[in-house]
Amino acid sequence: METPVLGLELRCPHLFNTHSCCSSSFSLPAVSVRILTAAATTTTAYTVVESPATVAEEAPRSKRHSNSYLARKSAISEVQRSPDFLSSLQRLARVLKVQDLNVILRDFGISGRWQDLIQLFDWMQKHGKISVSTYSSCIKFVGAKNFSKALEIYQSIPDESTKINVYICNSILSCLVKNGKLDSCIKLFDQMKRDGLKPDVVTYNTLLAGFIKVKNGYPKAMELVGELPHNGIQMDSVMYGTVLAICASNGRCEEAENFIQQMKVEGHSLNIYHYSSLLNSYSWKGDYKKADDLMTEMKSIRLVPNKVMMTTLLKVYIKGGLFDRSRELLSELESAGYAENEMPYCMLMDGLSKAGKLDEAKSIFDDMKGKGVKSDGYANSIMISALCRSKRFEEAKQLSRDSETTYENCDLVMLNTMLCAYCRAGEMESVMRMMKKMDEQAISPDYNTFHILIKYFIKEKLHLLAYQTILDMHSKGHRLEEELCSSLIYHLGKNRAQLEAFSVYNMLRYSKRTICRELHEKILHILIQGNLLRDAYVVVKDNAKMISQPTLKKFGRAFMISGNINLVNDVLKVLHGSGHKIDQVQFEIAISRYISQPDKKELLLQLLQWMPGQGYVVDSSTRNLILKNSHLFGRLLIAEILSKHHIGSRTIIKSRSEPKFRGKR
DNA sequence: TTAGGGTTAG
Repeated sequence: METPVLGLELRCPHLFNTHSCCSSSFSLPAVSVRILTAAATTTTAYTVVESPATVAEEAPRSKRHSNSYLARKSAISEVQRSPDFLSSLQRLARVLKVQDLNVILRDFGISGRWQDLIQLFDWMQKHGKISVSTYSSCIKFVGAKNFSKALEIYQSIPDESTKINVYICNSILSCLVKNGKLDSCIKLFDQMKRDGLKPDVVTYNTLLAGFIKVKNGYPKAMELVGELPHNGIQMDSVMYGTVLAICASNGRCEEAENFIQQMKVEGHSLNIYHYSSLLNSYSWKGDYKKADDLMTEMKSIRLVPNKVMMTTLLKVYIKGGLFDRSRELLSELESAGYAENEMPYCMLMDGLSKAGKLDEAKSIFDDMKGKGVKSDGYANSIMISALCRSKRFEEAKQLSRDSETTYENCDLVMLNTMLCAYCRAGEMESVMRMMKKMDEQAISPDYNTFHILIKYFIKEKLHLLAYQTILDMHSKGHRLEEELCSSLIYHLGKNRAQLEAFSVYNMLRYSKRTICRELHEKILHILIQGNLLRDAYVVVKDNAKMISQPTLKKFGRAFMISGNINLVNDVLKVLHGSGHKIDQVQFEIAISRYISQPDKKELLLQLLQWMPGQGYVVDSSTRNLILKNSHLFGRLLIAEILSKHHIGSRTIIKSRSEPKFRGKR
């Protein structure tokens, strides 16, 4: 399945292969644990409602420490703490109510006990101790790691009315959005509506949140906002926050301003989220003037800018090219304790280097390193890219080497950056080392990796390797870029790898609606040169109108000389049909070939019969040739057909010489 | 009683 490249394998394991990685066990990589822990901390507000502590608070109101309450409370903590919770569960089954089990379930979710969570859920299902909250919580926690398992749980709900419960639906829709499955999410939402779901403000907000990071998400989000009145839903402060974020991430600052205005009219008060998004919408054009006004307004209502806000302001200043103020603001972030990681430094370095101020970027980089700021290696990546952009490949290569030793575990972007540096510096050995590293760490190459490698292989004149890599890239479903393909097609053609060139052409042609017209012409020359005339015919047939007359002529002649004789008439018809004027030489060659192969008699007769109707006649030398061989084809028939050519030629001469009389008759 | 919102480098 894998295509070997450079003797190594570019492993591309399953992008979404959730079956193999998580269906049986929930062993989590460190990153996921961090994400889940972070997610869990935000949910404590909801979970306290059912936590034992709350039970303790609520219980005294009705009955002070009733026996049953105390029994349930201790049963909950016993199950939570038990090394073999299932057996404790069995023992305490009679004491625990469904809501107690839900408390335990959420506790497992928060503390990352995935295996236990699933086992508990199965147990609850088996014993019929299950409620809407069980499904909702379970889907939320399971979905954070494994959306297909969450979907499975949702699909397994036996009761149709539970399946359209708004809490459960919100939970599963949210899990799809968080997993970047927006399309599936919208489809499921539509299905739920057909099944009878009455979406609420949370449902809509969940879907809208999916459009924040989506390219061109704005119009689609607005479509959804348009649905709100039909469902009797009014936008609340949270939804305004989401919509503003969508505006900001799509560079729609005017629309964001309008929404802010609408909020004010409706009497909503603005919070830090609303201001943050509006500020972010100004970062697109680096509109620092508006950003400064906004900061003033915000402070006037006693909202204190937080880390996010100040970082976003830094982004506005950088985009606006205000580098001195950016440096000042970075110092402010430092003293506020908001620059403890590399991110703001990275932003400034990147901005400076893209503005051609590489040395200033480098000084920020050195400064950051000197201060011992926590870094995951992104800052190094930015510097490497910046050095490459300025064609300082030796320095880029050196920094890549340093990065390799400093950061053992690199992510794909860092690996790509280093790979690019080594490729540009022409370090074949290091290129191979990077690929090996990717392979060992089971990091799948992405579009950029393939692109970098193919460009490099072309540069190093390893054209067949470049070809293999583009095949690999295509088979992994990556989009092919026309310019890269075109360059490879050219080089393959030049090196007499015409079939490979044609294969690249076809991959591009069938994965894109339109390709530039010169490419058809280019591949046609290559195919003609390789005498791959049948393939050339396919290209002409599909794209004749985009190919120049001289190239069509070249193709026609080549085909008449050595193309498949059975296709000669078809080729002539296609050429004529495209508006190309077939010259006498082509007819002469075709006819001589037919004469040399009398078993193709029918084809010759067909051609001769076709010609006069299209305004073609044989010239005198060809005519003589035919007459000389007419015994092979039937003298009478030939004489009859040629007489039509004779009339045809007179008509043609007449029409050429007397056009002015034609209209007057 | 369960669900929803902001910024970020390559």
